[in-house]
Amino acid sequence: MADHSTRAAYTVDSLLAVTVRVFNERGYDGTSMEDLSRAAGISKSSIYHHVRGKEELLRLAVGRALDALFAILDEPAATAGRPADRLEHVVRRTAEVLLDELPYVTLLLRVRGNTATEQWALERRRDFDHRVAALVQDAVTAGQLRADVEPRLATRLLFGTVNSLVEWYRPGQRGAEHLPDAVARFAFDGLRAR
Amino acid sequence: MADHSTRAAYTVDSLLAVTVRVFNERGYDGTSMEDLSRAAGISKSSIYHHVRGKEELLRLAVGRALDALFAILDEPAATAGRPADRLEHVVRRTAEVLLDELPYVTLLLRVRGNTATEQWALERRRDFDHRVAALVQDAVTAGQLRADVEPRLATRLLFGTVNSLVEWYRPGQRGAEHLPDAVARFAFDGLRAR
DNA sequence: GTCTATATGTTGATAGAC
DNA sequence: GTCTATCAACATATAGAC
Repeated sequence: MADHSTRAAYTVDSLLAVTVRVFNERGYDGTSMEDLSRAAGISKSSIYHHVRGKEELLRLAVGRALDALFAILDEPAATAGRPADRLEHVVRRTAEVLLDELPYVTLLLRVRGNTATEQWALERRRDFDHRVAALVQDAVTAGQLRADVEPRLATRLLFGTVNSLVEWYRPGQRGAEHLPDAVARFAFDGLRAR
Repeated sequence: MADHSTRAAYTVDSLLAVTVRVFNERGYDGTSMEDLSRAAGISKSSIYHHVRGKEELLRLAVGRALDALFAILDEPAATAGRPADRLEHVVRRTAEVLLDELPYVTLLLRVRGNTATEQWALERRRDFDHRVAALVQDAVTAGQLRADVEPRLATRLLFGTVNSLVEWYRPGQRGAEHLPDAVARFAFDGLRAR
């Protein structure tokens, strides 16, 4: 073996996993390179061997989340069928991806726009939202969603509901496999008893 | 007149209004006292004349949001009547308060927990959530909400939906007066056409 | 109530050895 | 691939004049 210690050397990916955890705990701006070095167990300058700086770590993390979300829109069930069914598929899958890639999506949803990287992330998020809004519009036009629903508002409330999972879900929590279904039922059928 | 310039002197409240706007634009950690001084048009040390420091500005801002939210729970319509009606009232009023006190509530919802002040804010938020969760439980027990709804999950999705308004609503936006109603319909009746 | 000047600590990033 | 040592810039906060 060629390694000089007991712990395997970091790769960009394994360093990213540690980084994203700390970013989510303390916030991106509230996290110093010193915080990251302590959490990773290596020195600050060692981090700079893997990445150009703090902002690159953010870019890699939110890029991973965005790629996973956009992939949903290309799935067969999102591109063919009744508009309402396609929309419901996207909502369920968005919730699933959010849970699968929880720390990365959490970080994405907290990005504010201070730096160029953050603005790029916000732009891609808006693009994703617009593509879902078009799906909502189609479903309303087809008479499959309530007629009094304003498509843009409905899209925003949908994402508000789905995205709020990052506020409280913690990995391994009981009943995770039923969450995407519960979210879809909430959004499409509501809480009220009939 | 006793003032020495054209602009009225700052009070804690008027300084807070400027501060909260900047905190929401750049994030609390991303905002420096220099940023605040530039936005307020006075020097850094003048800010310290009004408050002890940056963290006190945060405490005053989120305290205002929390007081407004807790006041809802004491309103007559929240303390008497059918559980489902009381819950629906709280949801509508939470949306209203959120829109009325938008910058303060926005800041509250973004608090992470790095400092003692932030932990205090998170604790009061949890307390508010628990009191609403009890209302949801009552409504489920009374058979007024779907039986397959887990009360804690329902509460979280409710707040996720309402709180998401801060992500996109901007003051003066068209149709604001219908928003609390639209949110309540979404949450209780869902999007699907019947 | 506001200012200029400054103290004191922390930050992101680099140099260069091993 | 990791380290120690260091830097310039920027942070929060204070002192003291007007």
